[in-house]
Order: sequence, then structure tokens, then C-alpha cells
Amino acid sequence: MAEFPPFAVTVDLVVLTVRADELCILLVRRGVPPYQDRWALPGGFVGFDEDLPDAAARELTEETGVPEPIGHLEQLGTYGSPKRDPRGRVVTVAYLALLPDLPPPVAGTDAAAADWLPVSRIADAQLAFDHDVILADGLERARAKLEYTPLATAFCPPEFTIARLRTVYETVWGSRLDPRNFHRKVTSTPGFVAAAGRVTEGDRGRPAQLFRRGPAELLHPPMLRPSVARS
Amino acid sequence: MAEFPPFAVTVDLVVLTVRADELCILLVRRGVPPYQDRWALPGGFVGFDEDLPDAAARELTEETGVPEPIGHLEQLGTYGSPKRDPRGRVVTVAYLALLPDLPPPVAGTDAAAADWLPVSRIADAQLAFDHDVILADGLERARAKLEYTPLATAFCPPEFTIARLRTVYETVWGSRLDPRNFHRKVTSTPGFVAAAGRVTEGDRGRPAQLFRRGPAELLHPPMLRPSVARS
DNA sequence: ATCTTTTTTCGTCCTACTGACGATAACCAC
DNA sequence: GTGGTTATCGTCAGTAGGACGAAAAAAGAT
Repeated sequence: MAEFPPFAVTVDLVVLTVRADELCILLVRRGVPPYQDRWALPGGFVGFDEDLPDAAARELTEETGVPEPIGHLEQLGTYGSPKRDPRGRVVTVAYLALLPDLPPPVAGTDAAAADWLPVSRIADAQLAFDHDVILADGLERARAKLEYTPLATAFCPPEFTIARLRTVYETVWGSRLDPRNFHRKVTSTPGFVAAAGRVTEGDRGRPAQLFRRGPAELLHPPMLRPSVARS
Repeated sequence: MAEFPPFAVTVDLVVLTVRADELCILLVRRGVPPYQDRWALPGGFVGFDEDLPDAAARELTEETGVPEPIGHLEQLGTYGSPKRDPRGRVVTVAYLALLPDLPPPVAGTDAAAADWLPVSRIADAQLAFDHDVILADGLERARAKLEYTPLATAFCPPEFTIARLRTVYETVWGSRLDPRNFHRKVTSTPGFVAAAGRVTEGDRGRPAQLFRRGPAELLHPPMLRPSVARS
């Protein structure tokens, strides 16, 4: 391997959570050029002896301050247009993280600030680099995966009610779901959720049963989003 | 961007086709170390001014000799373990290609040979580098995508019969499907296929209508593989 | 020419899933 | 208690899908 073009490799994170009935993303405000003072996805260079998932998990921990075996982390895609970074040839491996609601993040080393922003408030071409595209891909991935995996539970604390799970679906999909049909669907899909044996207390209305995530990796049959109107 | 670890970036291709009722993959026999004389995925270095999809399309054309606007090409995932290549730190972006049956490939520049191999004959740890893992991921992606996209048509010539499309599903999924229910399902799913207005001739049995791929990108409702037995 | 085989294509029955929505249960505030 | 709110259970009709019968349209055998 005598000659090869030298690339820089980074990881970038699309970190999503549901808070206050809004789908939010963790962004950092860049403190240095290029794109200084613009919002960007958290991320950084991959260490020379570091595996890609390790680098993503490290960045996630650094930005959220939370030890990472919480929520869900998966590779989203790789973006490597020659012009995407004015500093040189940078290929970035994007990861998608789904987390339960967390306390506000702390600003990192080279970031002026870090915060949760509602994705509904992020207009096109507002983010640094090609991060708009990466965010759009991450949102579409998350929306699609809620259909056929139990990943909506990654947005919830370890024990949650069916209603909480329903607000996750409603928030991510942006549409309302019938509470009675949703309840029937979730509890009748094998392995989706398992009863925790306890109930909520102190809220309004009838106390709700608490559930944990079940063992299923795939939902059969899948949840169907109402937006895909049928023929 | 003064200092950053220097990486090499490559693309590797999982190229699948259906020929003679078998799911086959395009492999090259390595002519140089490491892993000399082992089968490997076709691929190569990304040019310094080359975008990743362009590099993948270029490699695909080089290996198959076919101008590339045929079939389907999508990014599969990125593999970058520090130990995956003994020559140094190489991050590879894997692409998945689905093609109709093509003539045998020509051996490339640094490959001793290239050929279609049935995936059923590829045992574990037979391929160079981590290409076993990449192949496994590509197969799972292809199997899953046949469920909810019209991508099975990428394995077919421009005009095809429902029976041909059915053998694609049966070959990729490894299970038999009822011809009558399959016919009903395909023709009743909006946008999956469109009648070409012509029929086959010269075969055994009743002549079949020819179809082209329809405009749909997603199948609603999806095709369901029988392997996922229900509760 | 007629029969058999093969393959396509249409139709029927039955069950499972889903959307719309009524009804009841169990809490809180007053 | 009453009223408000939320959770949970049921009912009913429409639809999709698996199992399978049957007719249609060709090729080949006799």
C-alpha cells in the first residue's frame, strides 16, 4: 500500500429525543471556522486505533455526559463528497442515536454551546457542512424504523406507559393515533412490550400499567403510520 | 485541520444477481497479498477528488463491463475496524448492487479472476478481510428490501413476467411462494408493476403477460416473507 | 385431431388484522 | 357525592392474505 490519497475520517451524530411532545436533536454551536457560530451535529475525528462504533459511542458520551449503554446507537450512513469540508477531504460516518429525555447537555471542548433543538425549527441550509442532509436521512430512518422495530422504546425510560409510547409515535410521525387501537396493537404484538407489574401514581386519570421493552427485535405485524394513505 | 490521522478510504461492492434459480455474487480472486488467491469483494481506493457513489459506480462498471444505469446501487454500510486490513488503517464504504443476469465478468487489473458464485456455496471465513461480514449484511439488506420496495425488479430485465419476478423472490428468500397468491399480490399493489402490453412466446404453457417496473418506491402493503411465521 | 402436460390467470372461502368508535374502570379535584 | 380525565376492554365492518379450485392458452405426444 505504497500510495493512497490521505483522507480524514470523522463521526457525526444525529442524536434524537422526545421532550415536551417535540422531537428534538442535539446540536452544538461551532466555536471555530469554518461555519463558525452555526449549529452543527456533534462529532469529531476518529482515533487512529479506534473502531468506528467506539468513536461514535465516545462522542455520544462526551456530548451528553451520559454513560452510553442507554438508548440506541446505529450507523446511519457515510458522507464523503470532495467538497463537503473546505479544509480538505473529510469522510464522515454518521450515526443515529435515540435517547430518552435527558438533562441539558454541557458544552464540549471546541463547541461554544450545545443544546436540544426541536427539529421542526430547523430550516434548510441552517446547519454547517452537509449536516442538513444527514439530519434529514436520520429523521427518515427513525420514522421508518418505528414501523417495524420496537425502537420507540429507546425514547422512553426503562419503565413506561402505553400512553408514553404513543406520544413517541405521535411526535416522531407527526400524526395522532387512536389510543384504544394503539393499546391493542402494542400489547398484542408479541415481544414488543412486557408488563412490569407496577402502575403509575399521582397523575391525572386512571393509573396506567408500566411496561418494559420486550425481547422482539422486529415487529410482526409492523406498526403502520397513517400518513401512508392507502389506495 | 493541521493534524489528523491519515486513513485510506476504499469502496467495496456486494453485487448480487439471480441466475439459474440461484442467488449469485460477483467475486474476484485476489492476485496480490494480503489474502492472495482468496476470493474478495470487488472494490478499490476512492480517488482524492471522487465522490463515494461515483467511486462505487466506477468500480461496478470496471468489474462488470456494463454501463451502470442498470439495476440498483445503494450504500450498504461502512466498515473501519483498525485491524481489518494488515496494511494499515483502511476504512471501506460498502455498496450493494442488484443486477439482472449478465454475461460472465472479465478479470480486472489486479484481480487474477472474477466470477459469479452462488452465495449458498460461500462458507464462513472464506473471503478476504472482513468481507464475510459485509456479504452477510448485504444479503440481509437485500432480503429485507424485497419486502417493502419494488427492488426485486432490479434483478429482472426491463420486461419480465410475474413468474420471473416470483422466482426472484423465491431465490432470494429461499422459500416457495404460491403462484396464484403472488400474482394477485403483485398486480394489486399499486405502482409495483405496469403491464407492457406484450406477451411471451415460445415457452411452455400459456403465454404470460410482460410487465415493467411501476412508479412506486415503496410497497403498500409490503410483501411478507413466509419465513417470519406468525404467532 | 385429440389428449396430456404445463403454466398463467381468475375466483372463492376463511381467518387475521385494522380503523372507527362505544362503554366501562379507576383515579383526582372540588 | 359530582365531574373531569385517562386507561382499558369490546364490538363491528372492511380489507388483506393464505389455501386451494378451476378455467384458459399454449406445446408436445399419440
